[in-house]
Amino acid sequence: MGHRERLLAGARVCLYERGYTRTTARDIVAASDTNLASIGYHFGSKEALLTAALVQAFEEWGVEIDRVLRDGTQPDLMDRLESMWTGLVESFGSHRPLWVAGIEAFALAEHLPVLREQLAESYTRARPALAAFVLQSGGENVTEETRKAIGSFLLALMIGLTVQRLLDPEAAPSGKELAAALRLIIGAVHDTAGD
Amino acid sequence: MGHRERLLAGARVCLYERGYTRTTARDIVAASDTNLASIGYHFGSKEALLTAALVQAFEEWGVEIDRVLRDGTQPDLMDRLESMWTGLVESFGSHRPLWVAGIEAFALAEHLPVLREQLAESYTRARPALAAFVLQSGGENVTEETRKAIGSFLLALMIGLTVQRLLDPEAAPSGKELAAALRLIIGAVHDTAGD
DNA sequence: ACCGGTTATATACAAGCGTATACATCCGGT
DNA sequence: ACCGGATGTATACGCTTGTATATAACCGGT
Repeated sequence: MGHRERLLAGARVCLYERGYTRTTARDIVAASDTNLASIGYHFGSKEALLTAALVQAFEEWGVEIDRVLRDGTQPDLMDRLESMWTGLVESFGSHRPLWVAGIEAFALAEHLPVLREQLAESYTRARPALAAFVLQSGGENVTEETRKAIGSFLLALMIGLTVQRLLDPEAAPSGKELAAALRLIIGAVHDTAGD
Repeated sequence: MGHRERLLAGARVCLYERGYTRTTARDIVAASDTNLASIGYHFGSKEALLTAALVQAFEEWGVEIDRVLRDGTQPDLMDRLESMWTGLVESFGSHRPLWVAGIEAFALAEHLPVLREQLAESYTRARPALAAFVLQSGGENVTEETRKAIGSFLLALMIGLTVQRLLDPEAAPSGKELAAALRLIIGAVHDTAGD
């Protein structure tokens, strides 16, 4: 394995353990068993290396989501949603650093255009996938727009669930609670709607 | 105005303009028209000052949310939700740096326990408030638990909406789209439920 | 008027940072 | 065997960082 790959791997480790902004060039060198100069040689700068590593991490993040989504095969939509959210929560437990890095990426995107585009593009791809998860059966006749809207809705829930979980695991909702909340809101909508 | 207040104000400006991690002690001094040594004198360290400023900013953030929530007075829940989300989106436009700082706080919380507790506590207070927003009429007989679940659900949507808006304003959903998505999901739940 | 604390300021310092430079090593093609 | 580009490495440079120090200014109480 060349130093280029070692650096990327080391940077990923640092990303998970220390976070983007706290990682120094020397940290990466230590984690990858290489040397300072190789960063400049292979990536031009520390920043470029770290960004490349973050993009890699983010792809892994997408894989993790796909995995969670694939588990939901129940015919009942509510069951499917609940199992999806439960799966996410489980993933937070087993892949915490990955999700933390994902959240840090949100903040970094404000100052790193490359990363921002990566995230935006990633979410643009995620929305239809999430919509398909809902419309699994017989949702062929919905417009592209509504498909996007549903995807955005689920994406928002997912992001919000992630943030709450990582900030305060005690208080954050479980998948079951989220499903219960949705059920209750559905009921409340019907009660106040003029029918 | 003493230097203590000037420093806090300057730090807030830097927080909005440069973000937490990018702000240096000298940036704050420049923004507050003070001097390097006063940071140490009044706050002990740059970190302490910046955290204090972030907590201040976060309180402002809470005020902004309250403002948005107070606008929703429609009797129909769906209308209320839509106007709440629309209000949020409008706030992103007029108070962008504030929301960006809020997101950066998510990432920072991982390494700053003080901030993390502040955020956690803040959300613990936000959840019942959000639930009350939904249960506005006749929700007196729901348990504390479901109240929390509903609050978590709405909080998640809010956070997710924020992140999407700030990452990719083009693709992010509007309040109307979010409401439409919820309506569609409600319909889909009914279709697949065994009734 | 003067004293004593609080507060302000200029400056110095050591440590850590990212990166460039100059040199060594590897390794496939001939 | 040897050349040449690609890759690896040690080191040093200049800069920025946060903070400590030492001195000055302020200001209410007496």
